[in-house]
Amino acid sequence: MRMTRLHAPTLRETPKDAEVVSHQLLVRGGYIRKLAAGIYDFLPLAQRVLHKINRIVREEMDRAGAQEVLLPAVQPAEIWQESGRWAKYGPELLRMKDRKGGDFCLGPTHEEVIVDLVRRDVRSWRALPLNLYQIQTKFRDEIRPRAGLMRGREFIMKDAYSFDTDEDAANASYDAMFAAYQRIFARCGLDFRPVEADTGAIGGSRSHEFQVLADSGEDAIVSCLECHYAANVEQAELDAPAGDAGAAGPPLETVPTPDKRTIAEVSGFLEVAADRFVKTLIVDADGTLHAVLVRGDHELNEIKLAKLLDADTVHLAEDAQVVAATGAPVGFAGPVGLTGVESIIADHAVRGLRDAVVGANAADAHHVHVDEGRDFTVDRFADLRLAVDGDACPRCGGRLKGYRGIEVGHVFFLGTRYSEAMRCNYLDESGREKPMVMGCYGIGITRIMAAAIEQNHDDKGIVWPRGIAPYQVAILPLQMNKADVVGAAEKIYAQLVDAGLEVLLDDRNERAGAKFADAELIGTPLRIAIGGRGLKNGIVELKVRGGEAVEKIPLDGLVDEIRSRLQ
RNA sequence: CGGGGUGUAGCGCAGUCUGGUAGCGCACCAGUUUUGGGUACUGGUGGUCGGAGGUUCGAAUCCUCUCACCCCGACCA
Repeated sequence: MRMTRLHAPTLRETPKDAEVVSHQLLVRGGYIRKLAAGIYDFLPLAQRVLHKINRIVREEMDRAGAQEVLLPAVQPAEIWQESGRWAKYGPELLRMKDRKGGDFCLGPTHEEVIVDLVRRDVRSWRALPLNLYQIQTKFRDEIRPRAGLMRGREFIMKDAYSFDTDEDAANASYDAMFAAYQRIFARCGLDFRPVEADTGAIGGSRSHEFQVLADSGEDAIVSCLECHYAANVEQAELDAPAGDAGAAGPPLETVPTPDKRTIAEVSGFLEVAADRFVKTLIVDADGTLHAVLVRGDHELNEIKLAKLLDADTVHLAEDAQVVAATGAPVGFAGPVGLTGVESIIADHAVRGLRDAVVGANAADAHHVHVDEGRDFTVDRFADLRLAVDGDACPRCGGRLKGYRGIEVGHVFFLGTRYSEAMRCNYLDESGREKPMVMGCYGIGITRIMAAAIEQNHDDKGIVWPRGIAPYQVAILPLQMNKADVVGAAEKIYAQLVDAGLEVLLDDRNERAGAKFADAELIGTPLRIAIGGRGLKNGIVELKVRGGEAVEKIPLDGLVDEIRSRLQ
């Protein structure tokens, strides 16, 4: 492709609405433009990258035995009502009516559609296992889209659904997808981790996320330094610490803490470390208030709490509810003498805590020298907090290290949740009707593009992994007024194109600096610079994007050299 | 939805406080120049100042309403 023909409007300045580096570089490099919040145009360079990613995904999915289909983006409400999710999904599901007043939605995911498809035509155990996938635009009306392609409202996703006769077979399907995902993300040039994950709204019992390690990632994960265990902090199980309560502390006292509400404020004011605090959170679980205690330096994991209470929704209580339950303004709640809640639940780390600091259930006051068991009692202890750097590994006892991650893929073992709700049954060998056992598997295609940039860039621009770069080589004739330079560039361009390579020829009448800058911004893996000086000696200059060295390469055998560099 | 912020040319911004009929840089077009790290100069195209209503002789500027977008939080691929 010639740069004079390529529609890739590059910008010198960073658009002010782009915060994360992938968003900035995609806009500056002429890859994407924004149409509305979380909704983007994909320009030719981006489309090429997406094609590359899609091709890798298709190859690996096909190889794993899955078959590609294409399902409708517009879906009738009936199937969502059947699965129960029309009521449950909430405002993230973009709903609409057709001219006759019928309810429809834009698909945020396709369990309902695929189950409807399979249940109609698959009746026999002989047809299983079956794994169908598609690459398609999804729509989720996010509360807050952000970070460019990282969290869009409209995005491209590969979703796959497996159907099996029983749990063992379904687990084999899950394992096959898990292995395919490892190959896919590796081929995309990503540094990633599969981590154990919560099953969330989709439901099910077994789940892994594939997290690309990046400081800008939205997800927090922990990974064991000793063994292979890795998990989302929401999921990571934390064992109860050995219960050595120790000797009783001094008697309880009440101290004034004027206008000091947060742990950090009170900790600084009383000069007591945060891990000697008990944080008392008043939570609303399906309309019932509970007090939840976690150590001052820990954070409540609402997912674990919701599971413990078997609640559909768990959230921090409104200010007025807190005042009614504790008799004090927000910031001064504590477990001592607390009666305004259904129960007091505590994280394991609160068990046996001595000489602690808690809110006094009165404005501007805290209790100090508080002992759990002596000064307050807990109705039940459980694992309720988010894992943090330094926690013990639940598998081997080693130390967990914290990372930030971008979730590019997620695999779920669904079981029979959808197949039972929607009567997706088959006849087994003895003629009995049974629900199919399902799994579902997603990959954020557009998110991979952003994640790859988050992980591979420098101050000049994108440094594409080889496997997904829009073009493999950029040719820069540095002096457009010199016929020999232009001629050599054209000749090399023709040779490389003939050799089947993806080449960008910068035939614009720009000065060398502008060409270097744009080539680095766009991020092609290889760059060939052609100048009059080198040509006299029969050489051109080769630079690997992301590397330091500029190599002088003879014109003779250049094509073979380039080809070998791209291996 | 709560908190904070921004809307003036494709991009980045000034002008708003103190009303007088819109400007700068980049990009784009024409020409000259330059040609190994965003060359220089000249000329030029392009704007219902987010929208509606109001105040006023006169509104980008003041008032009211509204919309969009960004960031933080609660939600999720």
